[in-house]
Amino acid sequence: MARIKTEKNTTRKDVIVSKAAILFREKGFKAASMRDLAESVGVEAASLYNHIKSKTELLHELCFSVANRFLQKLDEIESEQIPAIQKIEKILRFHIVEMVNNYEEVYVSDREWKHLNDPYLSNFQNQRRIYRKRLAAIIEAGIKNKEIKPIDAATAVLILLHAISGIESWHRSKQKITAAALEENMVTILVGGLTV
Amino acid sequence: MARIKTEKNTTRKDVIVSKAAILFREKGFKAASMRDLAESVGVEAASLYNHIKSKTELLHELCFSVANRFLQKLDEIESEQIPAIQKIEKILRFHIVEMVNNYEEVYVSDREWKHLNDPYLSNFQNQRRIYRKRLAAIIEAGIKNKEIKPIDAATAVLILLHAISGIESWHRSKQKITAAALEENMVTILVGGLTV
DNA sequence: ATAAACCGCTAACGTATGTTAGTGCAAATA
DNA sequence: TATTTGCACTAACATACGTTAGCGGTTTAT
Repeated sequence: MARIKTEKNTTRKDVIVSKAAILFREKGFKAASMRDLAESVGVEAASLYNHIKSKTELLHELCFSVANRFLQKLDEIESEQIPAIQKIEKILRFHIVEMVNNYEEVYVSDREWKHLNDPYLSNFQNQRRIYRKRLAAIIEAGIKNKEIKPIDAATAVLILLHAISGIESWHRSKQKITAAALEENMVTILVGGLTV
Repeated sequence: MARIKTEKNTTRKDVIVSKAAILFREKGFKAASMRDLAESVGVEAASLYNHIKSKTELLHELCFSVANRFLQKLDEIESEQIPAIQKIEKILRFHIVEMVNNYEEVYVSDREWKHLNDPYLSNFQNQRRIYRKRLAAIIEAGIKNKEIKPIDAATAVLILLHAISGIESWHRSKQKITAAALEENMVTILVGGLTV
């Protein structure tokens, strides 16, 4: 009857959530079973329910913790007094670093949120829509200032965000360039593509 | 006992496959049940098996038909005698048009291939890897010719392909710009980002 | 030391799933 | 017209799933 091992400042629930992130990323939310998760935690499936309410709760936890991190960072960057294109670059770099360092969670939040249930689902979709609108607003400001090419801002946002999610492929690839090189390459192409 | 309605030159299986594409896109492969599919086709679940071998067969069908279209187009473009950057632009435009016009299939092929079984799975992964290598080779040729910025080719490929998959968001968005405008915006940003 | 909270276990539940068997009508073929 | 094939149906199956109930040991707090 071995307990779930925790490290300092992490609850048993935290352990479960982060194992869930790995599993949900590998197999997808629906295809990952609670029995799979239990095995990867080293416990019987039923035991998980001493720590969590449901499978979907794990998904909430993941999706909203990621979303909150991004929203907070956006607040911070928005309020800085720098050119729009520099704001975009900062946001881009933040996304890249998050995707590199917290791969599993960010990936799951990005790809598996469809399986949330209402009211979490609508909530999450709302946050996402607003986040994109705020990015688009920064880009539009940059266009007005002639820092950024006169393009459709929403399209630019879509390209930025999805390009970042491509870091998934980088994670999987055998001969990886370094994370720093990846970041510079992405900034070169994307910021370069936007700049007048 | 109403039969599945077919149009000229389409089998009943074709009807099922394309309804499956819609469903797999909406819910994901695992979450979409054969009973869901049956309902959307207008028939009982068991009846589907008069036309298909299994649920996974539907996924094969979708993934490989899309993959084949892309490979064929790449063959065609590779053999043209034009600058590398123009090849990349042509490929990019083809991807965009495919994503706009055959949204459901392309999306499913892109996001749900993980649920293929071997040997189809390894096969598909191989094709994908090779496809990317060929794109990277074009980009590297362009870098040698000083048409394209000296960046990591694999990273550029990853950005291109994932940016395109962002068209998903365009499909869902309420106030869409036209498909043509979308295409021009994407080419502006991405080709612009690559070009010296 | 004693009580309380924690937590992992076994067993089992109800439900949803992919799929098969077998029946009989309707369409295509001869 | 007679026969074969195509195809949708009902019924059912085995399995996998998320989750609950309840037991008993272990850790923590008093």
